[in-house]
Amino acid sequence: MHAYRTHSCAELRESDVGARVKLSGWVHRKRDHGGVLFVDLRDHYGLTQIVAKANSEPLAILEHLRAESVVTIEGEVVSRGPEAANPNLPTGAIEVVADLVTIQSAAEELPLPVAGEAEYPEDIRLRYRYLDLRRERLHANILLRSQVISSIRRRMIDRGFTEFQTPILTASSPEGARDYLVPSRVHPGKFYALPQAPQMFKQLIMVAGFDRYFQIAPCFRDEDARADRSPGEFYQLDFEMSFVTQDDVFEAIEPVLAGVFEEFANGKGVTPAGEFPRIPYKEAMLKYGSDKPDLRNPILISDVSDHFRGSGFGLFARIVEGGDVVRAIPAPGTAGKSRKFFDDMNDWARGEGHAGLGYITQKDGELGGPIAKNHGEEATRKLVEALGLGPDDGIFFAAGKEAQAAKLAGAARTRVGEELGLIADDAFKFCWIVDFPMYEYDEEAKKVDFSHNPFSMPQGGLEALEQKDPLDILAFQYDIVCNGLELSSGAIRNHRPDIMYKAFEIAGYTQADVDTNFAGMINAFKFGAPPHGGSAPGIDRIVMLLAGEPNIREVVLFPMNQKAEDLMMNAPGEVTAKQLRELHIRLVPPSGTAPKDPATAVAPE
RNA sequence: GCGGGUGUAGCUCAGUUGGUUAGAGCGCCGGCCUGUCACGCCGGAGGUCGCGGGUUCAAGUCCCGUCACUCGCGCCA
Repeated sequence: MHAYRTHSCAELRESDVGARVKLSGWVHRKRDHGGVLFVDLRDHYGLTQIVAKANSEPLAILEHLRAESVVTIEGEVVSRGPEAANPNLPTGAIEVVADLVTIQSAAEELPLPVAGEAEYPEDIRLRYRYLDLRRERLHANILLRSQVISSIRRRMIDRGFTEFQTPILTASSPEGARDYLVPSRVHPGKFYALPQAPQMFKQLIMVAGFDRYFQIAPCFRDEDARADRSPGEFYQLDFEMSFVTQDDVFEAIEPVLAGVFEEFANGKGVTPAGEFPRIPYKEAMLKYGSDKPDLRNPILISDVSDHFRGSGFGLFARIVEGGDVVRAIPAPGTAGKSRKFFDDMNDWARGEGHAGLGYITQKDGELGGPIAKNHGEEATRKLVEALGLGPDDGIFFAAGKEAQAAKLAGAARTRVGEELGLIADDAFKFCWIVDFPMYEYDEEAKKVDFSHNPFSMPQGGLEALEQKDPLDILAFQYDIVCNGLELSSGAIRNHRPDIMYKAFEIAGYTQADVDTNFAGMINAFKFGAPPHGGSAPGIDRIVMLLAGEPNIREVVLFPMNQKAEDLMMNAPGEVTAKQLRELHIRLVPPSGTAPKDPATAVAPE
């Protein structure tokens, strides 16, 4: 007989009755009746009930064993009979009568219980991640993650993509997020950077003639965390294709995403491949107030600036006449809502740092609210009609500078949708956001800068760069969005050195700047580069959506906390003076702090 | 860097207007129990009320500061 087990804890059935078996696993729960004792034995696969009979040696051992201890049980499979069977367990028809118990590892008292579904503090969960991972929900999430990745790989390979690995130690890039740096021992004062994405490598793979590449790629960015953004590191389905237009990229990836979602959506609706709506950036900002709209939310924002020209509501009239905008957010079916509902929304907007959120109420067509009063009955009715609203629909207003008003309107749209329960959670709704602007005006630096990826091909090519107002130039740059979550951004790349130099020139960089900072890529483009493009959907976010988890930590095996610390492994940690010396590094502790470990005190170099 | 929320037993939480010895459930320890499956019953241990300062006759409760966790803003080509 095998040293540890003949079966898993999910395997035994009525048909195994009479068999002599060996099971190993964790003591999930224990029910001690004195004369008889039950143990739910758990492993990766499931639960099996173990019985220890009166006056037996197994009973004497198990009696004093704590939950989560690891044991090996040998015994006979017996039927529980109709009375004692547990229909909630796949193995519920049988139990194993233990006649031999070996303690493999006794558990101390637990900092967090494994059985049950209670919630626990985040830091304890992270410090004892291996215990948290034993729990059903997290265990299932991580398994789902593996299955999703496996499905993605299969689908990409089936569509003719080839998986390659790109370097982890690479060069720092002046663009983009903050880099994680790794000091070089061999080259004093020089550093590697961990890749923020394999961006340049995947483009070079296209130049190398490989045509269709993908990778489940680790990416590293030293930026602060969010609920949907891990600090430090995350994974992307990075892919790139040669000789393609934007449409070809969409056609290639939509079936992969739709397919994976359909496979794991548990019957929820998924936007079918080939039918992902394409929404221009400008339209998205107007109608949804966001470049990552949640299409499950039926509310659409409208620009109603013209309605307030010369209006009796002076505040909005002045805003519009000053060249700014007023946006309307319908609040359908709010006739029954109290004054407090509307005022709370206004308070919320002010709390978010906005001037406020005006509103008009309707009940059976009867108008209410200060804006309606001042704007005038007739003009307000016209507005309501223009928006196509019913007699019980209210309206919120976001007014001010266009970008700010759009942002507030978008946040209000989401909040109204949530408050009114308008967001159906039984669907995954995809869309593309397309036609991003190539450049934007950087108010702080007082100059034109890239608004997204500087390597994107401008729409209209060199001609557009030479002739158009930079702020009017669009790029072949696109995002894929699902349920309000940005899954990825991508682009048709700029593979022409002449267009590249010109594009950078507009953003204030010289040809020498480009040659220095992007040497590898710009040189490669001088020796025959195919037109190419791609994208990189975030794996963690895909799993998050499919697992229905609101926080990305719930789908990562060993996540860091919000401050980018690994509480289990104690990273980041201090290192020895010897290590620092080898790396030619001398620490300058922030003023007011003393190093905890004398080894990290200023290194004598 | 900034703003919001939370912090009371190992864990989940209650704790009134500031007022006697800070409670409950789970877990833990001891005892009882031969059919449970969130087993049950009896008993017990366990507290720097995050930390520091202040107001007060009196602070878990009020004020100030600070720390931890978290959500958001900034940031994220």
